Amino acid sequence: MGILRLREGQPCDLALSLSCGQAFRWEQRGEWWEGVVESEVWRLRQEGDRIEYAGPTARRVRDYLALDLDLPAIQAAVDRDPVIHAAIASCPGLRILRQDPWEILVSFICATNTHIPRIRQMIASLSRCFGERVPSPSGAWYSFPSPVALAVPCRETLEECRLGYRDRYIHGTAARIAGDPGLLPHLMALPLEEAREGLLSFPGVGPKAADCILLFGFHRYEAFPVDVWIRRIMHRHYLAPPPGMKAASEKEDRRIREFGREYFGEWAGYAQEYLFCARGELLGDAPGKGHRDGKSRE
DNA sequence: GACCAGGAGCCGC
DNA sequence: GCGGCTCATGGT
Repeated sequence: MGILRLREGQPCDLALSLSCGQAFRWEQRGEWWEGVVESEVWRLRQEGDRIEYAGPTARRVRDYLALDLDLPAIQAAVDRDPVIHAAIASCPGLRILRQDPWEILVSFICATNTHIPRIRQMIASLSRCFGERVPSPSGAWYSFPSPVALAVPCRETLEECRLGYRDRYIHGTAARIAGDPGLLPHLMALPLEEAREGLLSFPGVGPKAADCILLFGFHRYEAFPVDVWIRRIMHRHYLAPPPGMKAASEKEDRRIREFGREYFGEWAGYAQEYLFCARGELLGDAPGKGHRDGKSRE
């Protein structure tokens, strides 16, 4: 339990950062945010430049929120045009969290072809079924399950988590890491493209998931994940889809990713995250939470 | 009740 | 290597 103060000129929007779709285990209860980080229940709340915490140490909170990074400098580095400028302006305190690679790997295998609320459900369900109970004054929490716990002998036992076709991918990936615990740390130490290739070798991990894992789990900020929203935003504001080419294809997504990295530079992942979080307004929807695309073409 | 979602694997050409 | 199809599921 304690309070830390944000340094002058170093903003952090706790609620936005925890809820924008990079982490899936945080729940808002009153003015507190509660979640499990590395088998510990954390409670956080923010009031202006004060962040109150219960559970972790101040050092852990600062690391998780990446408060050591100079956010205004990062924003300045990617602020190259009016579009990204508006995106930054609409979520100025957004920070990319430093999360556990294993949890992120599983989370973004779950994230294929579904909505963010469903990802949250799947992760909660996996934790409840296969994690360990963590005592907390505010009710039952469960740790995120280990690779060994998810490499259960028969994957049919995963079915109760309602992962759909993803259960065999989770099972296969968990079995591989359970059998080689040094694999993720090894991949993290590799150059970006080699780490990416390594991630692509896991079942259920394709180009988009690999980039999300690099960005959110490996803390590689030049990764530029391309999902349906980023594809639409980039097509509308940055590079028109080539005539005759299908707007949604792996080849086209690769073109977008390479453009994004080149254009935004070493902090391209941050730029991607601002664009993603501002997707509603960038795609011309009513400002706020709605993300309906209103039949807009990609 | 369609349509869509922070896609990926597989198969045929 | 590229295009098309299929894959469970639930939110909107």
